[in-house]
Amino acid sequence: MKQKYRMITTLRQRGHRITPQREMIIQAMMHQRRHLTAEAIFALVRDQSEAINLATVYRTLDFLVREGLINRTDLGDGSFIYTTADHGSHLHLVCSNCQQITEASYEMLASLQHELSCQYGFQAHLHHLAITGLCEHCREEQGVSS
Amino acid sequence: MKQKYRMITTLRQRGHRITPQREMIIQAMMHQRRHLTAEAIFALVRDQSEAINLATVYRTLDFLVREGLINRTDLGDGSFIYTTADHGSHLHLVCSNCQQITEASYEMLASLQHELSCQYGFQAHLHHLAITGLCEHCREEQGVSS
DNA sequence: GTGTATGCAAATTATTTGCAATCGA
DNA sequence: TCGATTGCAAATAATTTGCATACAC
Repeated sequence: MKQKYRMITTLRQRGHRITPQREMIIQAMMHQRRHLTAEAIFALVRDQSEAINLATVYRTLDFLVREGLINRTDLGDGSFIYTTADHGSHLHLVCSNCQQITEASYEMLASLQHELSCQYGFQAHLHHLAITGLCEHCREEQGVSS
Repeated sequence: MKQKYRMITTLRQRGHRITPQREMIIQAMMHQRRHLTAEAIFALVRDQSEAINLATVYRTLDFLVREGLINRTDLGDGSFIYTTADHGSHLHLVCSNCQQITEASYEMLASLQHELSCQYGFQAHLHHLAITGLCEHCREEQGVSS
């Protein structure tokens, strides 16, 4: 319940204000340490206090992304998830059938990143890329083919 | 101007109706052979005829995707582009600075796809993946660091 | 003729914004 | 104190839907 999160100290050091709303949002994110949608974060915080507004959640998430403390990842269908930046880089595998998200090692992208840089001069931002497909479970269940 | 597109024949064979609207949308897509947004397709068609409605464009694009004749790719910011399926699979490199889209060879993804399948049992759908980053031009212009 | 496809306008969903009130440093 | 931050409600943006009409086959 105290300010045991470095993220809060960091923000304070940078001269930003720590409001109860920001504190609750950060707390919810750090506690879950997962891929959360804005709506999910709102629900989590709402759960512990009425003093929160969805607009504030969006503004705060946007703010934290700008501060580089959290990441925003496009899930591939136009929706987004947020993850704590210190959570490390991950490759999100989104199942188009059951919507479940698996986290794969970021290392898988190393060679791709290198190739894109060499062949196209393109500096890919892959910190939190999401790839759509069929997870192991649904793959077995759905089709035998492929 | 009155070209015969295989796509139209295919649809007819499958028992679907060919309306002037569908014809115009298909024509616009085949003629451009590019990554187009729904809005862009609407503008192109609107340009040659008033007899088109944005809702129809969305419905038709959705229909063509379901029929497997075109692809829809998430650009990474919640917006989408459509490409003709016979255009082949491509890796879209979206510059977060200048918004320009470069198409990279699909082969770059082969090993990634293989690895994901082996290590996670995940069958990735990468036909039209989009990756965000900095293009060669903006990379040079923007920062020396990288 | 029959049922699919379209137009139009209203609904939806997710997110953003204006502005007055509030509150942290 | 005083400007950064919030709440609220209204504004957006992109896409979808209901329903009556139009038209492809």
